[in-house]
Amino acid sequence: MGKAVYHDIYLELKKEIEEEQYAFKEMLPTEHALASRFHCSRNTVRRAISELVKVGYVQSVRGKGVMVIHQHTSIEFMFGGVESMKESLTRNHKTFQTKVVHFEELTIDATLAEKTMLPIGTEVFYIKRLRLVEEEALIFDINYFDRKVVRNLTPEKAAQSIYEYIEDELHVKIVTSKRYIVVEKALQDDKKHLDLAGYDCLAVVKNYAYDADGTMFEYTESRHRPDRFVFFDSAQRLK
Amino acid sequence: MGKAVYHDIYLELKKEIEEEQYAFKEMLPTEHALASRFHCSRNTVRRAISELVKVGYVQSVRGKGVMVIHQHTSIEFMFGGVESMKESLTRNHKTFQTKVVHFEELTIDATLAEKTMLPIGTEVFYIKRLRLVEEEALIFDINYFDRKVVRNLTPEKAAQSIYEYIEDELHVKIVTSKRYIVVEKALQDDKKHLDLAGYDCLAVVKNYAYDADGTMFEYTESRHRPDRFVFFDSAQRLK
DNA sequence: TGGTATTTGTCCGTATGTATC
DNA sequence: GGATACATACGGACAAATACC
Repeated sequence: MGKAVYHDIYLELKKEIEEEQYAFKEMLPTEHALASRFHCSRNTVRRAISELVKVGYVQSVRGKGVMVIHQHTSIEFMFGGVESMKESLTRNHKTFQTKVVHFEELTIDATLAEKTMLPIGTEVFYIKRLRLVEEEALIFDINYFDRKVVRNLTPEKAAQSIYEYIEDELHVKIVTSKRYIVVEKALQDDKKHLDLAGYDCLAVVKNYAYDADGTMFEYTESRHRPDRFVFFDSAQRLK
Repeated sequence: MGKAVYHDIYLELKKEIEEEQYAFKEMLPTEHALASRFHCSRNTVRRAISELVKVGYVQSVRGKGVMVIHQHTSIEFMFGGVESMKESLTRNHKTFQTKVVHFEELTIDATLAEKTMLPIGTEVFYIKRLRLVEEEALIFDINYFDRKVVRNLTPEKAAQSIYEYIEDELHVKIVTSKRYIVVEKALQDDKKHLDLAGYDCLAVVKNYAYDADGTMFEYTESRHRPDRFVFFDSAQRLK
């Protein structure tokens, strides 16, 4: 069991939906029934359900109930969603590898400041990494980490999950990250590392990460092979 | 005043942040203070704040407070975000126009069923529309509307907001929509209607809309000029 | 058509936990 | 340790939409 009751209930219901104990278009038990099943209050159940709504597993309608709208047939992995790439890949039993192709310390100048939104003069780790899925290079990652926040980073650590290093070893909490998805023309560097399959452009995810103090300490550009890029998102109409 | 108190408070705080009554990295008043200011419970304030978190305006840290992380300098418009295209454009005082270039009734066959996820045999309106911003064609929209749900649609209505027609006139509630963003090679049709500015591909947003009964009644493909496409998204790390 | 039960949505007040300062 | 501030959880009350008889 984790710390939060509502999160455990969320995970349990999510698992049951994925295992098709509840079919597509089937109603979940009423909130009251779930509350008594999990021995908790209705509010706690409601919170779990609202998490399920956010990830597009169910939708709730007042007076009717909560309906399952998850289709197991659909997508296997969705980069950029709530879960990290590693999580979504292990969930789908894909082998996964990271190759560090560049590792350097540099200082943000005017040009880089505009690109990364990091202040001029910031000392950063400048890292380029290739993300391989099933031996195939799918993503070309370019990171800029503030060295004041992410200290003692090494190429070896960069080959592992940098986020785990940041959170577990440095105890820096990544709170918010803002993402922009755009399409860009392929550069020499992209063509060198990725097989672009006849395309002349890439899907680029620009990620700005903030810590608990509100300081932006990371800018990452994930440059995706266009034919393999999928971003999934579920939205509810707010009334 | 709307119906929900928490939503009004959300809108008010959002407005105050946009007007820079709270600066970047500044703390909001405590939840307790906001509760007494708005004459409501702390729960209601918390709900408003959680809406602000979702749109990337603030981040809250236990023991510290709620910090504003919205930068007014940033993006002007973000298609595909929480707000509709019309909303984001009027917010930025852009002129906006829709041109219906194709309007037809047809029946979903095997090929279309795979593409649209609508069942074979479904009778739909098949519509192609051009979205012009400041006289410039930016998006090429291709819609498939289930005629059992969206009845009596006309080219004239299609030139207006179809969603307003669906919700206000037909009283069909769009509850959930699932979106996928991908990159695709440009087709003849795309080149005919959009100025692709030297690119050979587009950003494509595939939208599947569900009504209150859980029936998918719409599939829309929004084909964006790649050089003008931006999708924004804010995520919080769940602990 | 109408009335009643069901079910989700909103809001409140309180208590307790946990992280920060 | 103590004060402050957000996080979680409970239980209750009423509103609003839906379903059913």
